[in-house]
Amino acid sequence: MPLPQTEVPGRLQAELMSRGLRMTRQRRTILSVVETAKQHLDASQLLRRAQRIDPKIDRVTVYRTLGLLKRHGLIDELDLMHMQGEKHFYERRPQRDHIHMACLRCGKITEFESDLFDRLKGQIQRDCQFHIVVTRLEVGGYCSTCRVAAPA
Amino acid sequence: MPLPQTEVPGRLQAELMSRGLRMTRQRRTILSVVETAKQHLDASQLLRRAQRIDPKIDRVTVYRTLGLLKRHGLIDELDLMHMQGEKHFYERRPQRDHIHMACLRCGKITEFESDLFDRLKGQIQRDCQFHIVVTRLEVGGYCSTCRVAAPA
DNA sequence: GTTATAATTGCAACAGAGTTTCAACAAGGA
DNA sequence: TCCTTGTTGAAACTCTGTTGCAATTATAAC
Repeated sequence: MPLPQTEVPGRLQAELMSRGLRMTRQRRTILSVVETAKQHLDASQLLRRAQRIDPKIDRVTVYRTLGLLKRHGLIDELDLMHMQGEKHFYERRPQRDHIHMACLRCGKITEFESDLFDRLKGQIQRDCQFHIVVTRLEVGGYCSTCRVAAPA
Repeated sequence: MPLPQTEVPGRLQAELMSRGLRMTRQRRTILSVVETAKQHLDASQLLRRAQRIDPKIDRVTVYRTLGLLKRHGLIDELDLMHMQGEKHFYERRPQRDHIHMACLRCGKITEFESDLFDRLKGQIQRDCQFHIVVTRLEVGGYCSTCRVAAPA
């Protein structure tokens, strides 16, 4: 086992265990990859990184673990405006929801928190009598760097 | 030709023609399906409806035409929280952006316009110096009907 | 520690959305 | 009407994600 993952369980692992779920070697590996990721990763990137730790991990296990984390609301699934095929990207669910902005030219993803967004969600719950479980606000356009250099 | 589509060109068709694009029989058919749709349709539903008018239309042409409409900003692509597989749904781009709420229980899609949403977009453009081309705000949760009958 | 059992894994095969290639075709202008 | 160039259809392909099932293993009970 290249990395001693039993030392620091990590929040995701602790969350799953507190929910009475079995903690397998494969899950620990995948959770650690998700937790230490510094960018949004898709399933195949996640698989590759997990396989660096445990080469025998299968794609299916990655998909199943991602499904588990999604169902438990511990990660969010992003489309990032489908700029690179139909991949889905994943990130740990943050305390406060944020907006993802995707630059259609350079591909950079920027995150943005906003009171207005929080208020908008409140309005939706009130005015539509809709109980919000998950939100996804994605914006495509041109970032400050790319908008100067003629976009289209 | 079951439907005389040359009579009322329709806004999408007029838009594409004004941009100097070739108007083929197939495109006219697909555009008419998109324009007359009363709900969000995915590519295969779109294909089926187009084939009712012109049985020889191919999937590939549907995908290519949707791509064309997307690139020209005439339709929006929705994920509707991926509740039914990985399909994408399409709708004519409206004057004013709206939010899509998807009930995780009954699957109903509700649309909602909001000043707060418009203001939020303004804030993003200003504070992030980001030139918005397209936005997608999707919300998953429980609609007023389903939230009474215990959700999870 | 050993055992029982129920969940999880890996593999293979599958399913579905969307893309590519290329020869045949047709829209729209001269 | 002809010509050019963009568009179409068909087949094969890619990629993401899923399913069925036998082998494995985490956990709890002993």
